Amino acid sequence: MKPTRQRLRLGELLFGRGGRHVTPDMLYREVNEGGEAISRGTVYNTLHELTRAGLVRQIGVRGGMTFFDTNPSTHHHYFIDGEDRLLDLDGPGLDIAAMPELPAGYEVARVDAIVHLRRKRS
Amino acid sequence: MKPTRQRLRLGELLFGRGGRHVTPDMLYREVNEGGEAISRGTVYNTLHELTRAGLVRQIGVRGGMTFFDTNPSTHHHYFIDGEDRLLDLDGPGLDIAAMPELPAGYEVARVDAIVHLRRKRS
DNA sequence: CTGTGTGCAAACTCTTTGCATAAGT
DNA sequence: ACTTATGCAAAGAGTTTGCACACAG
Repeated sequence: MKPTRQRLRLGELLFGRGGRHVTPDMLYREVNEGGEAISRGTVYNTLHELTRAGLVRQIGVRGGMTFFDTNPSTHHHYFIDGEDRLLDLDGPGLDIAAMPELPAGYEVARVDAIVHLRRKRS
Repeated sequence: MKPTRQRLRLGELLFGRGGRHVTPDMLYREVNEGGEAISRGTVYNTLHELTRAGLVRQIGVRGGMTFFDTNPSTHHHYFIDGEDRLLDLDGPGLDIAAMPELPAGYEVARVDAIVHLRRKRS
């Protein structure tokens, strides 16, 4: 994987300042505000390559939105319905006990949990 | 919500024979095999209306696939990576303990957990 | 006749792919 | 040169929306 101009720029945005949760579109807009022109296709391809390399994690949210999380370690998320924001839910607190009867011949690859939040009605 | 021909047909496919997990596209193909022609748009609109009515539940899977589950009660899912199949994970076994520090002003709307499975390497 | 609700075609957005170009050996 | 990898334009899916039509009151 070669360190091209496009990848350096995207890497900078993704990893330059702590953990982030971006959609491909957010990243595309952001990169093109800085004057550098990078096509949507390249943004997608790069995100998928980073995913394959294990540097980034893809998260599916109800409704078909796709986020990429720059923190690939095991943790879960909050999602704020209506604001389209994804937050890390770290620390303990969300415990997932062992699974019951897995279908035969299969093993667990990963557990993704998303806690949907809504603004409290007051 | 009027019981039109289109809705009756879709309802029959969705609820006629136990719980199902369908993508809009699956449902569209299925309905059009039976000779009845229903447009994609109508399939989407109907699924969203059923979701709003609480009869069906939308589930987001990593990678942007969207499933609709005809069982709207609280339960979680297995997803088989590479086969694009979504299965109910019912019974006890997956326990989610109380959340830590929710962001202030928000409350939990729902918890969606997806256990990703892969075929065991033998 | 009027108002409300429906289904679909067309528009739009999101994502993937094929290919011309570039970089490395 | 030849091979492998890259970025992007264009194609392809997937999803939403605006509007003509239908039905009920």
